[in-house]
Amino acid sequence: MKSQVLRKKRKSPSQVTDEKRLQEGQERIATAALNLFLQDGYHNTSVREIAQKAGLSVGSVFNYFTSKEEILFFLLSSGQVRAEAGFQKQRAEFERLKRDGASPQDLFLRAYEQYAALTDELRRNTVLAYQETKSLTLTERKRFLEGEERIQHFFEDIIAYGIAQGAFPDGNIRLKAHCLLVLAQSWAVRHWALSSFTKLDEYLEPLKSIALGILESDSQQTPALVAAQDGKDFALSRELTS
Amino acid sequence: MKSQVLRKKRKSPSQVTDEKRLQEGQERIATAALNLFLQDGYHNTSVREIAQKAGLSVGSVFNYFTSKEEILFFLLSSGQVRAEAGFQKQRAEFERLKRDGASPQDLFLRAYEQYAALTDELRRNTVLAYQETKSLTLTERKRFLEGEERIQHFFEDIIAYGIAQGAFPDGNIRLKAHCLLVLAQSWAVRHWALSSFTKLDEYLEPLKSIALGILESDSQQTPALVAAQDGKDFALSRELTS
DNA sequence: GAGCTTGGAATGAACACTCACTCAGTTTCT
DNA sequence: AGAAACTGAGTGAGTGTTCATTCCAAGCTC
Repeated sequence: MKSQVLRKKRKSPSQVTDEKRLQEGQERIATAALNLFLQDGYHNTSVREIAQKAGLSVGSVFNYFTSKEEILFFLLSSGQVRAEAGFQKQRAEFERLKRDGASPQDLFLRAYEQYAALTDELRRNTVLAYQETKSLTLTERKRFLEGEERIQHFFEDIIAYGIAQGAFPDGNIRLKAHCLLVLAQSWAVRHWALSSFTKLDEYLEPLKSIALGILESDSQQTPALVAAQDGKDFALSRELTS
Repeated sequence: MKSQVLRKKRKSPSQVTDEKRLQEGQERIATAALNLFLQDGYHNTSVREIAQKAGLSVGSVFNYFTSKEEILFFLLSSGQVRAEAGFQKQRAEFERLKRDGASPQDLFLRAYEQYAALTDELRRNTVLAYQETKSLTLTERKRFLEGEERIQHFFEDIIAYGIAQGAFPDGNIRLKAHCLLVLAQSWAVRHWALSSFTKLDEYLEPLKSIALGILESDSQQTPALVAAQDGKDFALSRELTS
């Protein structure tokens, strides 16, 4: 097991100081790394390759990032940063819409579409996140998952509001938010299975009604509603839940 | 990039010959490796650790596998073999149930529960597959995805049957099957977000009604069903779908 | 403008280390 | 005894990271 060294505090031997240049360089290195990480995986990609692809020398890479791992974290969290920024903007907007009496469904759809669009735009980052989260150190992984949790919380709040307004049945807020997130992210993660949908909208349009169906589904009612036409089926149902 | 050495043809310097002993040894090493791979990741796990955990020396490991990568193959493919087998069994069973007039909902729930149970049982393999597919060769990766496609087809057939029976509205078969699979797999893949559900049943029970809701959702009807109490909301809805 | 100074940025050889894999020798089994 | 199986120090390729050195453009003096 690799010893979990505590990260050095950016000794800065020759760190890039110009903020604009730093950001541009990080972006350039990160996009080069994203391609390679997706192609060969994080561990099979060397810093030398990243440097070459970005048109830099090995040493320069470490003027922009303190470690290879920081590049990965940069890629993973950049999606979250974008998402949270968008949510923050929406949050203020929602207060206004609520006062104007917008329906919870509309509120949700607005948020969901925005999130889906973001997932589409950062599709590659999302895939990378699913694959390489464990390549992060414990603390960084924790930080990343906390970001995911915050995003989920955003949707939980919307659901809770809808319940309070009587638009959705009560219960299972956490589960429903989870399902909604997973279905949105699956556009990126399981994109190979959705080849028949060439554009996000084709996927999103029917997904929206499915999503609303999830929000309006009442899982309090027993799922045994389904069956039992005769003894055979009933036996089957019992077998199912054993 | 690590040089893609062409694999040596099992030089067999001291290979284990006894078939039974070989299989047992492989099983023992593989399970030890699975634990470590999931805990620390494939690349952060050394063969030394695997050997130690399996109660062998480093050299002995290479009497049972020709390479570390072969251990990974072994783990991923064994999961698929299990899945495919359980699957085949269900297919035959369904023909019988259809003849006995079981409701499409019951058919689906039966398949879904079994699939969820399998996902739960092979959770560790599934997660490993999601994470380490990149460490496989192209052909093996392809084979894995083909297996996934076959599973999705299985559910598409069930949905089509339900539609034919008039139990579900027509349309979006592929999308719905995709959603159902994703939600089931998320139990394994996004398990960290479901910590409040300690056991599969707690997750599966409410999920079943959600799943039925998906099957019965009709996405042909415009998602504008939602809103429009007044002009303001209508404007919002239009903005949403633009 | 020519020459000099300055310091941020780029460089890549060198370092310290890890790892998968080998093989000559030892132990265990029959 | 002889085959089968196990052993673990050794090997060499490959790694992330460092840092003494080089580069270069802008600023300064004359």
